[in-house]
Amino acid sequence: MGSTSTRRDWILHLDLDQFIAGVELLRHPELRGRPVVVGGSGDPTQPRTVAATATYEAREHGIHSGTPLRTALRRCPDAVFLPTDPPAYEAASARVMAVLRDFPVRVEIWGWDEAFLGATTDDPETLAADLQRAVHTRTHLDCSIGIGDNKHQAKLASGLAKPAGIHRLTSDNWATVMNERPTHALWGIGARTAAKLAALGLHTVAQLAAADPADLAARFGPTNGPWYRYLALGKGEAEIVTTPWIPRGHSREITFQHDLTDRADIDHHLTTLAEHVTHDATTAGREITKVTVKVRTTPFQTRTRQSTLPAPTTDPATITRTALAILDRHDLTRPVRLLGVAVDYTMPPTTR
DNA sequence: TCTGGGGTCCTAGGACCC
DNA sequence: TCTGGGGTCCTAGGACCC
Repeated sequence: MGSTSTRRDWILHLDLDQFIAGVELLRHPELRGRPVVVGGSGDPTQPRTVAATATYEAREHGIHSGTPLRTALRRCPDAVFLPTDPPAYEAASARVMAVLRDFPVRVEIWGWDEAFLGATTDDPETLAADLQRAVHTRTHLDCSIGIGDNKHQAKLASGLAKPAGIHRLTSDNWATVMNERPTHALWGIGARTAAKLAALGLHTVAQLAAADPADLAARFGPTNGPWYRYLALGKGEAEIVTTPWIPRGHSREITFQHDLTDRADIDHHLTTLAEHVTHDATTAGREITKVTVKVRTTPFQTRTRQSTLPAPTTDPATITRTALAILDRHDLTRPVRLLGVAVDYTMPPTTR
């Protein structure tokens, strides 16, 4: 078997199907088959709260991740609403990743429900099927697996494989599968960029692949422009990095159910956020180099102001004082809907 | 559809220095 | 004296992703 196949390197992308909903249905098996919406504290009457995810049954009612819970309730009064439980998702994710590490593959974790795998084999489909079976047996969660020559191809392939399937997208079938799809189908081209490309007459992947890199650079910048064409050609990063990701920064933000107008109130909430972020940084053993304060006012206008610190610090009083000083540079004449504090971390030398 | 929270990277313009 | 360039840092915002 496999006498005509070549043993070579592959990139696999594993994507857990409906991860959050899947974890919740394991805890609440009686809800299987019902429309379930997960988000916020699980109270669908709360304003300014959106769905983190929705089961397929809920999606049939037009409920998706990002749908306001109050809208979801209106569209499907029979839906079950559950609060989000990040520690539970963290734990389930760790169990899945442990399964992957038992295979002879290099594992690069991409968030709770995704991982890229580097494998050397003559039969990636069999490997993928073995992975799916092991994940299901040990965690009762389903996943889709994409097979490619690089991360971009593998990522798109796992999307094509859903639900619970396996799909191979390599340079051999790239043009056949992708050429007539819209540029938005590429990983890294969103609605805004797709619209700008369309304005240049570039609607499909094939059209983008044939575009002049210099024209793209002039329109989108020296890095992004040529990169878009690169994506359209099916190229991408193929290196699996197994060392843990080192975060560049950290942030906390809060949308208030009722707008803040009292300055003392605003100061108080900003102080709490700053203390929270500093505590997170200290827990992670990181130093802070820059502070950004984000303010969203009515009508949904978002502004940021930032300050680079004279020296890296972990001192809560310094961060709080800096955040309050930055807040002074914001226009606070309109009611405040959201406050956020973000910090940049010192990066250790020679990191990627 | 009255619009969350947490990330990453890129760009453009200005300041400042040589 | 009308006027160089390059390099780096900083800031604000845009875009994308899950």
